[in-house]
Amino acid sequence: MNKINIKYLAKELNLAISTVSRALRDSHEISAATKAKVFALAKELNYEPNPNASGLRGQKTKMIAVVIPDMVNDFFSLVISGIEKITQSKGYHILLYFTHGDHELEVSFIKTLANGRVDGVLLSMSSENNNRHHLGELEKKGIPLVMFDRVCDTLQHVVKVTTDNYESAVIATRHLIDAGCKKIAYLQVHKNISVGKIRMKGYLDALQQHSSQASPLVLESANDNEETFQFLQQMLIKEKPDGIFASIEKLAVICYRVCEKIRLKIPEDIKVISFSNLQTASLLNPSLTTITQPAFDIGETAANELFQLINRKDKSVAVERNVVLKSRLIKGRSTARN
Amino acid sequence: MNKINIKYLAKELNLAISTVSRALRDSHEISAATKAKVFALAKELNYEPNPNASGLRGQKTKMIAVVIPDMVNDFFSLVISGIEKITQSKGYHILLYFTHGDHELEVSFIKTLANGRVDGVLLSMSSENNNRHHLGELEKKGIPLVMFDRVCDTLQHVVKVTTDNYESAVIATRHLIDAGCKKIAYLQVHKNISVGKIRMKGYLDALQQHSSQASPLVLESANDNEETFQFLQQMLIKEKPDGIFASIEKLAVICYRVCEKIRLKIPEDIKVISFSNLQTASLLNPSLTTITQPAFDIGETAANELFQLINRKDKSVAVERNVVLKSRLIKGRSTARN
DNA sequence: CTGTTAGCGCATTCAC
DNA sequence: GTGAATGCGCTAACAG
Repeated sequence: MNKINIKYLAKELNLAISTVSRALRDSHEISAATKAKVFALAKELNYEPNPNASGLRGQKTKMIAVVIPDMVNDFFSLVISGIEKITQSKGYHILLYFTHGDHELEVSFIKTLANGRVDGVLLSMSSENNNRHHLGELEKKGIPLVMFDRVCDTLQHVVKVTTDNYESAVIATRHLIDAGCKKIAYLQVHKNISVGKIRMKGYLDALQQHSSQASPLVLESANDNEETFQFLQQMLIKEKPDGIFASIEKLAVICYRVCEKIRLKIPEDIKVISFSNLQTASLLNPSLTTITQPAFDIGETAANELFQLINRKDKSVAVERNVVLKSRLIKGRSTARN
Repeated sequence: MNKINIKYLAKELNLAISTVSRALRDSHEISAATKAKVFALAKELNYEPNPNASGLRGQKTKMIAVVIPDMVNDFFSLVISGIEKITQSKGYHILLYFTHGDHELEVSFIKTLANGRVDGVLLSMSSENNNRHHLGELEKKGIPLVMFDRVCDTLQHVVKVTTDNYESAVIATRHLIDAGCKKIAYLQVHKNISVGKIRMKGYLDALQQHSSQASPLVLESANDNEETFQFLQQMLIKEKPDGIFASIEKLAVICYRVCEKIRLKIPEDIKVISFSNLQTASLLNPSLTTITQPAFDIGETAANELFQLINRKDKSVAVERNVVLKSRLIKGRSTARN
């Protein structure tokens, strides 16, 4: 098993190493004939340049890191698909890291990445309002960073790609109000997620400004699906809302099941709208209206922003930019039974 | 912005480069005092070894590649989560590639990987019964390979991790037969996926051996969900099966919706069992029985197998092993309304 | 216990 | 147009 490197190619062709190197990079100072010979042999032997060597030499790795909390929901799967599309087209490689919501792990990843392992970093934070000192490390080393979805509000001089969580929550709530709902409940995830809070603020503000509803009605999901099911059932029976706004799709699915059990027809008896990335909920019931985040777009956009940073000439000037992508409201059918 | 490398550390501490290097690797031939000094400064300056340099030197990259078709279904998300757990614990990094079912892309990825970019490769094939010449390239370069889920049956001397698709399909079908179903339909994905074929074979064999059902009843899904919905509805009305075996979860969800529309109660009127990775279907209806693939386990197992190959001493002997993981049958509740 | 040296594979500068 | 030499940062063999 002989190692195929430019040295080997050079020896085979009776050329100097540097000549082979230049030929492979299609340098204009190499004759066409020589280039042809080199290319031919390289192809025949399946030569691939050693990435460590060229990385070490050129301070370029052709790799970017993607750091996300995890992959349990389809949102990040879609984001990564978008990232992959761009990365692939640029001839780059993706290094993938999961923080599992652990800030320490995030810090440790970023530190490791800060020494020339990658040309750039795409980050969705493990948790918000944390120490963000570690991100400065990247900047110090001149490694571009783009944050997406779970961004750090207080951090300046960084490119951020997010969605209009507040606005779309307002739109969703207004959608129910405009449809005639007088009592709208908001199904909230129990965790302390800022995205959820922002959405709830949209719900609250829309309610206050556009509805006569006396007070908001918020239900936090329990740890367990079955428990959430029970809570929701109690709430629906006791409070009798005529509109439901679910902050995530899973809650809409549970809600759907409760409605079925207690014989509430959607959308005749109660209207439901939900944030959603996958189409399970709407597949389940085409009458369900969804607010769909452009997850794939977020990935594409974030990756494109990162490559702009990687390729720009003057790295000394910090770039700050906020890209906000719009969610789409996909209306369900007007009757439950198609 | 001064570059922090061992050379810089050495100069600062008035030590030789090699001493610093050894100290950082905690070599036993360095005095405790020196080690302490080196560690202190390294930590202070946030020193991280340059991976290209150590990779080039030691022919180790601390990276593995994961090559999968895509991420659109949750199966591969779960697999990756399992891989990540192991990879993380070994201090390794994951390079992620999507083939999008394109065999040419798979070949191109593997070729690129074959030149020292990674220490090992985890592969789920883009499509089956294809040219597998490119995999020989990895072997030639001594880069270990572990295949999972979509493996190449005809390829010898390779470690493969799969699930018991045939057996679990038999079990699923028998489950319906034992529950008293006399006419069981199989919902098949329209694509030419071998996993789907294997499952159908399990259905057919179980039917033939254990049921008095005159002939099998197979429905292929259409391109479009709504179309599939219509087809399925027609089939249920016309054929009146009392059991449904769905090869993927999405089909079970659609089936569920059809049943609801034409007022068939699950499981009283019709029993449904489905392959599933996520819990959407069973969340939807706790009476649904599912065959759950151990997706996370597949990831863990495949990664563990790969690291065994990476770390073993004698790389000259080819290893062949087939690890088959068992799917779990999760019984739904006996009544639809809880 | 510590220092000197060579070389991993490649790209680039300088010679010719 | 081509060849020879240098160094990217690190590790390991060899000295002392």
